[in-house]
Amino acid sequence: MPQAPLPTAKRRPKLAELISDDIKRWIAAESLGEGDRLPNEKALMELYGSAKATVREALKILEVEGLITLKTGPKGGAVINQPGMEPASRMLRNFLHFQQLDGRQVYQLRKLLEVELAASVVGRLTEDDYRQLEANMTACTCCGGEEDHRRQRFLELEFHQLLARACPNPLLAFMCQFLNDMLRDLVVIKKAYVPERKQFDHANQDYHRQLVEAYRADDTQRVRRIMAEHMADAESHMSALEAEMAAQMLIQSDVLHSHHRSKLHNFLTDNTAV
Amino acid sequence: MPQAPLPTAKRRPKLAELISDDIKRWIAAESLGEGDRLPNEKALMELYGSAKATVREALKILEVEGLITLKTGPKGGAVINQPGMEPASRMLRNFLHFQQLDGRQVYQLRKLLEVELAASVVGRLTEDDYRQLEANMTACTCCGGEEDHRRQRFLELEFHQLLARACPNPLLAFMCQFLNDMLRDLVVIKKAYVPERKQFDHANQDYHRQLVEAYRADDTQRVRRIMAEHMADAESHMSALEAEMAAQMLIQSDVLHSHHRSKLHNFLTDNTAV
DNA sequence: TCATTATATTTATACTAATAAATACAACAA
DNA sequence: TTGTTGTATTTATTAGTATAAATATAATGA
Repeated sequence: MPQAPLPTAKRRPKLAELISDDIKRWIAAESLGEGDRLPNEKALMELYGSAKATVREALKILEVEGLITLKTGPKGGAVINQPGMEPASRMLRNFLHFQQLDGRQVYQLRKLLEVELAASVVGRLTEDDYRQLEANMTACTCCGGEEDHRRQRFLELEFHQLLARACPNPLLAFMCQFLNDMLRDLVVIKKAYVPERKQFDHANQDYHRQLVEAYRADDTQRVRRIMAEHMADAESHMSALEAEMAAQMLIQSDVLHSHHRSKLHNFLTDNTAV
Repeated sequence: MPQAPLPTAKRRPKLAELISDDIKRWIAAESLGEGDRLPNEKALMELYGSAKATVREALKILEVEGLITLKTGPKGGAVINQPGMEPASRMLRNFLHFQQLDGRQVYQLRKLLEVELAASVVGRLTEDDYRQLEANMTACTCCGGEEDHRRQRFLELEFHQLLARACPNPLLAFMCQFLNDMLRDLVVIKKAYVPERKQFDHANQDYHRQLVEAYRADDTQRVRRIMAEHMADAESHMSALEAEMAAQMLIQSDVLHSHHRSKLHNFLTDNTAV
């Protein structure tokens, strides 16, 4: 048999990985968090008997994973940083970049999760939350202007992000925020300008208004029903960005620079003979 | 005002990050995948006019993100690797390690997602899938032995993983598999030995059997109903591992070595004067 | 001819050393 | 007190060298 090199083959773990795992184990064992500091690079070099570059690679791993941030100067160094969702979100996007994913599939989840999330925040909204929601809605109604449909869509998604932040279940909150982020970036890429856009915007605003009312009444059933309708309605307006997700998934926040062609690209296309 | 150093402050992006972003942009633009190779380190050094260590750090970022794998030897180098779920899963665990998360919250999602997933694979199971499901079930009934409750639990979760692999929605599949992985690792840590364990195992086996029947009949409604009952039942047996999730979230697969104390720990506790 | 072994080449991996950049903190001057 | 400047500390980056791993290819043996 050709002995297929299956990817699960346990390749020799690199030194830097061992070190980063060791540090992780330390963080877990001591249950450290937010602000606690690691020894500086020199100390780590001596401790692990490794060279600077190796220690740096280990720290780089932890930095990419969002567990530490590295700063220069006195009081700098590696400080433990309880990671936000960005690293997880980024990796999930990397993963999805290579899968085929369309709007229908996103809404298959959104229809379930946004409803559950909406219900889970009933009775948990502070006056400040209400203030922010109201502010968002007035901003929505205001900018019903000419070409600002994009901004409109941003605000509509921000409404849902506000709810997600109040969700007591961190996993549910993560998933909903991830879906919202994905939709937000899709709007940037393909400007979803459907003709009956105005009508859609108006419907969204109405749903949001009804939701806040239901929240104020602490009526979980009504919240569920309205959010379910809202999502079903939104899905029906998704036709614009049906396909072509997962295309620009890798470069997320880099919308401003996405017109830059990579050096690699320029290099490899100039020298036609590769 | 004290000018709080908010974490969103755009710190000067490090050179290595710029390079890795550039490479990402290249991958996205050329829509490369699986097996395509990057130039070797020396070429990248020249291209970006940077030192070896810097290029290495950039490659390290991409490696941690699962986008490339580095190999030595001829035909080695950096090859593009369409990432599986492991990196995303790992980051999500890092994130959750610092949140408080309990079994109830996990099942809040599982009750929704497993049902949706179960329904989504109706009519998509191949004969080979059925074979694997049957094999799993017989393995379950067989090892109802003495102390192998853990293995029993593993197999029960593996049943759900098999379904997830057949799911056409990659996002839904990811989320369910993530939840299963988390539950699996929890079993390893806290051996969930409840007294009426045997009864629970038997109930699970019965649900699985009924599910396969419903799948063979292509009866989506029945699949939904059975899976919903299955999840509700499983949740009611979750009391054993109520709390104490998110504790050992960082070191995932390292169960075998978790008794090792980190070098850092030994170092810092020996020298009492830190 | 075929399989096995040795060798050479390519490549990442790891180490050493030194300079540059950034920042906190203290010392100083107005 | 306030603002500036210097200095020490720490990472960031560069440069070069050496080692180890993996593979293709040539050499060897049956």
